[in-house]
Amino acid sequence: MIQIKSIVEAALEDCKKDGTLKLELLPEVLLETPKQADHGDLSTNVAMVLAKSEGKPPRKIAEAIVSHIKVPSDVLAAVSIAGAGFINFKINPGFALNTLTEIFKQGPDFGKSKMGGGKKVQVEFVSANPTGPLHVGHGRGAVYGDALSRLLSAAGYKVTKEYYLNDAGVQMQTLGRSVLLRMKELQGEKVEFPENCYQGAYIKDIAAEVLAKNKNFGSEEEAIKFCGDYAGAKIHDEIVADLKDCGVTHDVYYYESTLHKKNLVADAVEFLRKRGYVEDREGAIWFLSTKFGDEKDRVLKKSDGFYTYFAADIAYHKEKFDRGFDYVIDVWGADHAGHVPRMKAAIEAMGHDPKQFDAVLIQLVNLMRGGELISMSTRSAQYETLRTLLNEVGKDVCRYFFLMRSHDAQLDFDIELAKSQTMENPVYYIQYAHARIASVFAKAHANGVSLDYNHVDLSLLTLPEELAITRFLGEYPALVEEAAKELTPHKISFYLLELARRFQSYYTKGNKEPAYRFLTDDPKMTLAKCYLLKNIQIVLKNGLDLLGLSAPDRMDSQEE
RNA sequence: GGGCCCAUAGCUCAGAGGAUAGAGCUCUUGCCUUCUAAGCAAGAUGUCGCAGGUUCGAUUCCUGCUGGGCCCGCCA
Repeated sequence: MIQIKSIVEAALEDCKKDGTLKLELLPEVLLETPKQADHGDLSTNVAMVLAKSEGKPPRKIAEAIVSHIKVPSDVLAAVSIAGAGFINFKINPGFALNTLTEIFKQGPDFGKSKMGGGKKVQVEFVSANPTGPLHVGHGRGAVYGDALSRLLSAAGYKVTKEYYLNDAGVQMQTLGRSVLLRMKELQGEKVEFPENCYQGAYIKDIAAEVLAKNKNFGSEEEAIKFCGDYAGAKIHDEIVADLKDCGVTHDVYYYESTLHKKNLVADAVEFLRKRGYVEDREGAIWFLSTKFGDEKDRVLKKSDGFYTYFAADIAYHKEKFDRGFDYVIDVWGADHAGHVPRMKAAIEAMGHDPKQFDAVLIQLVNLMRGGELISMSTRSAQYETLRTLLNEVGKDVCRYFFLMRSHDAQLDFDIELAKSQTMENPVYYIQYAHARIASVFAKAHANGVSLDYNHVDLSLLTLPEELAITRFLGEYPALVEEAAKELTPHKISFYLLELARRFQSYYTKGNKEPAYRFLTDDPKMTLAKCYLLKNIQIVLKNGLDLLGLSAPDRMDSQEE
């Protein structure tokens, strides 16, 4: 791929030198794999891009370029001009097959790149308040953030996964009060349970636990504080456990209370004031976010003397950059969309390049069962917890479903489909491909075939599917870079599905056509076929790893 | 009312400034003495929401409209 690109670039240089083309500035040569296989292995549209600046028809330009390319060569088998001015390349099979050597050599590192140049990236995700269990929406954000982190690491960034823990302020008090009230209820007291208190059944369980401790509180305030702290810690532990069962972990838990203790919130406000973006008005302190395109200014410190959540968040983001991150990504639920402009404004006001910050919005999840929407009302809270979902469908399925859609499209998560073992549930299909390959190796081993990949004759791989799959494998590293750049891990899901599909089709042909069987009477042929399989397996495994999915060597039937 | 996201096959969704717009499900028909049938092959379906604009070329980019979702507090 890179070789082809430089061949075209060299041809362009030559055109310029001998005056065939003006080429005031050299265009970027973009290569793509044509959808139509008979168009060639690779194609470029440079000639069409140049049509305007050169003032010549695209086909004429294409002819000029092609006349400066040497064919056939080690790399190229043929070059042709087609359509409006596409230049199509046929790659020498022998050259294309070198991809396999490359994949095999790199193994688990195949697909990794240095694109990120070791830049420090922080991905902040989940950051759910410790006031109740995670729901499926959190789950989607969690799995997305985790997969994105893996993706960025693979692309050469140094990634820190962080969870911002909102352990200060009103809500912890509300949590404490909720628990205390339930305790009183359990002691037979008749209490009015306010609507703004946490309604979930888990509050009652915690209340019972606290009661069992037989604590004596000096004051109601002290009781609320204790209950809030106790419940917060307990709920947070459960959140961490839920995440872990989802394969999601964080490197850093950052506590909001730390910001207050270190006076960082006040510092951040003063920092902004010094830069001229803060004003005192109506007894409150305001951030002039409208200077950066926000629709209105935002309060940092309320007239009651307390800082807003936003002020703390600014302090937190200041802290992120102070800690030396080059690039900060926040993964938020779509309901926080309105917060993006003000956060961007704050980042800019603090003197950072807005390009160093991205807020990714995760659209909501509709939980379904057999085509029926499960109501998201608070009453049915237990149906929408991540925990129940995990218990019902398992980690891999759960992760894959969250990662098989673009994050900015709403997701229908049908539990019945997720439990099925058909193509409606592609995670099994992909894992099956990996397992099938393992199974072939096991069979080879049982037959006493030794697979020494040091001396493989690649020229034995001549079937069209073998060349096509090899080419497809070769696209994987560019895909990883693209997905990392675009923050779109779902592209990996689609790639894996396509790879699995190509493999399954190739595999099944062996049922009918001996030429397609892997384990043959000819040891050299067997070795070459298995080498290809090994490489397919490596890429499947690497991709599954990126998504945090297991790559099993066998599929254990889940039939009852 | 304003902002953000979405609109592509009957359903769930990919795709992308370029060649004949894809996949799965569904429906029909075949394929297990062979390396796992959680599989494969073949066949069907499209006004890429509507209207303009930019472009050699738009389903893709821009504007407006329509429909659906989310948001719009000195809450967190």
